[in-house]
Order: sequence, then structure tokens, then C-alpha cells
Amino acid sequence: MSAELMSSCVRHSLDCQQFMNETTDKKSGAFYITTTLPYVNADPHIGFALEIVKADVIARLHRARGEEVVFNTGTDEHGVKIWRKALDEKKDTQAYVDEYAAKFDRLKSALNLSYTHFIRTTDVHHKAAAQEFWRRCDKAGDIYKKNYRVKYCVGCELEKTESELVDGACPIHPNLTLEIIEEENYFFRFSRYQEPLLELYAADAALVVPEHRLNEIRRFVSDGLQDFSISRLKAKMPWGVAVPDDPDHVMYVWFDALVNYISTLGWPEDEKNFRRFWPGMQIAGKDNLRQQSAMWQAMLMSADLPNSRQILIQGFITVEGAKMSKSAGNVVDPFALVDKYGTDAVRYYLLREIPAYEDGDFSYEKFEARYNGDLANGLGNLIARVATLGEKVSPMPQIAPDDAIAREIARVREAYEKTCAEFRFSEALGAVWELIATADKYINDTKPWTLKDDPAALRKIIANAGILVDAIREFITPFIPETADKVREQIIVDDDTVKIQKRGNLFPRLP
RNA sequence: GCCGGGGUAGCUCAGUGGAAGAGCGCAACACUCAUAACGUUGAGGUCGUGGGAUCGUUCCCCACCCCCGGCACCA
Repeated sequence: MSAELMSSCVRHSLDCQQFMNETTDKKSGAFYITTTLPYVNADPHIGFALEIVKADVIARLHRARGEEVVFNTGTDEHGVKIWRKALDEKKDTQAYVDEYAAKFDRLKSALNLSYTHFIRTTDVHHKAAAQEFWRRCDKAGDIYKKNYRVKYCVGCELEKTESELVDGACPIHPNLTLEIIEEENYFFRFSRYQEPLLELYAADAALVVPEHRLNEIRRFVSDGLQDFSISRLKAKMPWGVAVPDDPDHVMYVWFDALVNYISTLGWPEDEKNFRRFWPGMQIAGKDNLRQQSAMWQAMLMSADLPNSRQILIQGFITVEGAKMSKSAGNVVDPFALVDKYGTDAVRYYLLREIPAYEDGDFSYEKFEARYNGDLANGLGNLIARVATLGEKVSPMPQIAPDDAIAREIARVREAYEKTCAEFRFSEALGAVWELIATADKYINDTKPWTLKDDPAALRKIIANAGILVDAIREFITPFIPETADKVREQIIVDDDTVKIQKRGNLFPRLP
């Protein structure tokens, strides 16, 4: 590698490091990321799989930089919907949520996730933390009681929110008049935080990513905030965290659930761990924008705790262009996908096909096209051909790569680091696949299969191909770690030697 | 209705005031190390519609049409 090229690589690497530092903990090598906690009234679906796989990639990228990472996920287990569902299924509520928590935890092995913490909102410690959080907001004067009016549909036997109504009536029972029920609830003084929230958004334009989501929440806050209800009458719905010093109320599920992001760190008792990892990064779907970037931030201010470091908002996954829903019967089960295609194929699809910040689509046709096109014909085939060609000269001393090859790797590295820092993983993988094309073309051009009688020339080609493969392996490691390991089992490129031993195909072509 | 984002190749999308791009799909050619893989070449677009400013616009301005998201208790 030329001196000029070398210094340019170093420079880029420094730039990217600086960029990522802005979005991570400014303190000593600690990084914290959390998903939202899925509500356990339905099985895990592919949308949550996307969220947690992305979080996993971010966690792995930070670990690769030598940081200590806390990666949190878990389950949200309180609230009326869960309580009713357990009743419907004639199950003990705790037994019901235990079953679901176990189901969600199985995503860890199915998707090869590296989370370090799995919190359940029914954990004893979490409940105590939620109560302490409540006390702090109360002490700050942000909690008060007032009458709460809810609309109730006698037909559904359920309370209805405005957004559920069509022309002011229940869409399922449009002929029934909604009853108004008044009950006394505790409220959080959200309205008090309009200005502080706007200041927060103004102070850090990268707090919410992408930018249009920051604009969306800024407008929402600008339009004025109403205090929101944070408790429910225990007599009507007992499945919640007890409100401190008031046996008649339990916390509304929002309030308790959001506290998980810090209770999982041991807050409030473990001050040291909390200070080391908080503030952290949060990833959430677009339906969670308000809760994460406004409500939770106001709650943190009220409790006199630092705001989140960054909130990454992603889109939804549609299925063949249609919204995924239980009633449509088109919900995609991540476990079934993994059974059929394997963990890394599923991870790859989610990360490559779904855009970073917008809605993406799933279909079996697209999935299989990605699988065959990118994984079987692309990555898998390249590894197979390099392994077969290289086996003949293995082991061999490593030779410095051609300038053109080194330059191409440096170019891709720059694009890779930039797009990863902005969480544009689809584009990062696109850049890595350009390197696969480079390697394929290099092999076609140099025709190593014609050099059976010229081992020196063959070694040079294998050295270059090996450097490319090893760069590809490094780049895909956070995305499809198991595959990266399998590449290294076949093609081991170290500073001074290259060892190659052919094994089975990474991704057999689908028929 | 108000606010925001979009309409570019069959599909998914990138892009620039100065001769329209990528990937996938399709066709032809070439190759045989490799998973009927890989490579090369090619076909295919009045860059939503109509005006305007400009020497010149897919890009700037105006109007209109269409799509998507947000406009409070959706875990």
C-alpha cells in the first residue's frame, strides 16, 4: 500500500470514529442500546425482529470498537389488554406472561442476538424502580389527580379512544351511543415540558434520527401538550404496578414500561452502573416516536435524570405491499423463516432489503431473490471458488496486495463506515457486495485456473483474492456473524500466512 | 382541512442547471475455478401534468394531479 493511500485510510478511519463518537457515550468506552419492549399480547412478528436485529448490529459494531456494551430488550407485561387476554384464555395472568416472555426470549437463539439484558416489567426490581420513578415525578410536582373521561362502547365492553372512533362512534357498533365514564386518575404534567422539550430538540439535531421524525415530534410538541393519564383504577384493572401510597390505583402501562430503560441498568440503587451506561440509545418503530422522544424525555426531566442520547426510529414492514395484521392473516413469523432459510439469511434480508428509515416490504419472492442473488450466487459462490482455487497452494505466505485492490478495499471501507454510522445498513451491505463483485471480476480477469504449472503466479492471485475475502468477512461480521465465522473456517488470512481449506457451501441455492 | 415527505427503466431506488444512472429481471456473447454460478455487451425512460424564468432544466419558480406519513393515551 502506498504511503499516500495509507495516510488517506488512516484519515478516513479517524473521521468516522469522530462521527460515531457524537452519537455514542462520551464517557470511557461504554455504550448502551435498548429496543422497545414488545407488548406480550401477540407472538413475535417480523417487525420486531427487524428492530432487534438492527439493535444487535449496532451493539456488535460498538463491541468491535472495543466498547463495553449493554444491550437491553425484554417484555412489557402489564395493562388491560394483557389482563383481558389472559382472562379470555382462562389462564393465570402471571402464567400467561411467563409463557410469552419465554417465547420472546427464544428470538435470541433464533436470530443470534447478542443482548446482555432481558427485562420483564413484572420483575420485582423493575416494579420497585417504577415506583421510585413515580415518587420523584410526584416530588417534582408533576403528578396530580383529576377526573378522566373515557368513552365506553357497551357492545364491545371496552373503553374507546378518539382515534379508534369513526364519525364519533364505535366502528364495530356504529348504532350504539358511547357512554361517558368518569373516573379519577393520576395525571402527569406533560404540558409543563413543552418548552424544555423544544429546547432539547434544538440543542441536539441528532437526538431523533431520521431528521423528518425529529421535525414530526417537534411539530407535535409545538402544537401544545396535554397532560396524560398515568394510572388506572385497581378495582377495574388490577394488572399493573401499584401506585405508591394509594392502594386504589395501579400505574397505566406506559408509565411503568418506559422506566425499564433505566431499571434494567440497576437504577436507582446501582448508581455506578447507571452513570456508566446512561444516557443510552433507543431504537423504536415509528408508532413509538411520541412515547420515546416526547413522553419519556419529559418523564426523565421530571425525575431529574439525563435525557436519552439518541432515538432511532424505523418504519414498518409490509407484506406484499399490504399492512401486516392479524385480521388480514398475513403476519410473518420470524421463527418459521429461520427454520426454512436459516438465521443469517433472515438477518441479511432484514438488513439489506428494508430501508433504514422508511417502510420496507417482505415477500417470499423478494426473500428468495435476495437469497439466491446475494447469498448463494454472490457471497457463497465467491467463497467456494476462492477455496477451491486456493486449496492447491495452501498454506502460503501472505503477500502485499496490488494497489488497485488495496484502494478498492479502502474505498469500500470509507463508504461502509459512513453508512454504518448513520445506521444505513442496507447501503453498507450494498458497498460490501461491491467488493464481492470486485473479487469475482478479479478472478475472471486473472484466470487462476490456467496457472496450474505456475504456483508463484497463483499464490499472488490467491493473496489478492484472500485479502478481499478477509475484508468482506470483517465487514459482514456484525451483520451475519455466523457466516463470517464460516468464512474464516475456510479461508484464514493472517498478516503473514494464508490457509485455505474447502468446506461445504455457505448458502445452497434455492430451487 | 392543516403540516411534512414523495412521483426517474418491468421492479426497488440513486442522482445532477451543461450528452439520463445502479441493482434485480430480460436477451445475446464469452468462460469453466465455482452453487446451471461468475464476467462482458445490449434492449428498455417525453425523469407525474401544464405553464414560467434560463443560452440550456429531470434539477430552479408557479399551478394542478396522484401516493405516503403526522395532526394525543395505538405497547
